[in-house]
Amino acid sequence: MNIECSQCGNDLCLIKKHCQNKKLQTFLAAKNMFSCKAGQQFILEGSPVYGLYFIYQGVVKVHKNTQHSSTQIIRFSKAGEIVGHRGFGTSYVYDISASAIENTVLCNFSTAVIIEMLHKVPELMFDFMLFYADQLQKSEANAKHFARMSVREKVLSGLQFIANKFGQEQGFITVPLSRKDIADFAGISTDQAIRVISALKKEGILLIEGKKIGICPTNPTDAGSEVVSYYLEG
DNA sequence: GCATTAATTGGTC
DNA sequence: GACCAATTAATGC
Repeated sequence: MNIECSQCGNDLCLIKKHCQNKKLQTFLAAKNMFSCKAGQQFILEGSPVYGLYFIYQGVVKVHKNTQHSSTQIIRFSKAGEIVGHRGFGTSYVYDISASAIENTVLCNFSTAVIIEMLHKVPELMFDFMLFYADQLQKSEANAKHFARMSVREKVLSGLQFIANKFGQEQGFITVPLSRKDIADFAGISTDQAIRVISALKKEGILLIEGKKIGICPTNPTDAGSEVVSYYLEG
């Protein structure tokens, strides 16, 4: 499978944004595309860096293994976004892992190709710089706000963030997240996440149908809205 | 339909 | 709030 960047519909993608640039043409041919089934891991923490990944289609989670066999989900990424950028440039190994949540198609460029691209195309370099600055700010905001929250607030704000990023259809979040994913994202145990979620369901704040979770729009809550608005305003 | 995995609940520290 | 065990639901083959 190989799709031309000019045919790609992801306007968020930085490569796509500049794909008409003549100086970029030769590099676009060096793109590797591959698909990844749901649950499959494509970046392993500690493995050698092999460039950057751009999500063509699907949803991905970026996570890090902590000491006691538990996992912390750093962030979720969707089509058009970049994965693996923290291993780019200075380090030889990735300090994070990444797995597909649903069936995903990825575009990969090797580190060498990306570096040459950035040197030859200053416009692309500038957009990359903005991207990195933005990521840094978000991760700082995240750490600062999440640390002081109660478990209940972590779950709610986490779900609100996810719902805001991926959207809801028929009242349910469009990404097939497991309870464990939610727990790992909120930084709490799976047990806790399940208890809080079922409590919120009884209160009518959440909609639950099997594994699907939705935030009930008729019951807006201000818990966690601070973080969500922080993300929104960027 | 069976086997494996995830979700849930209750109990203990 | 963390950890463990037991039951039940969901999912893949």
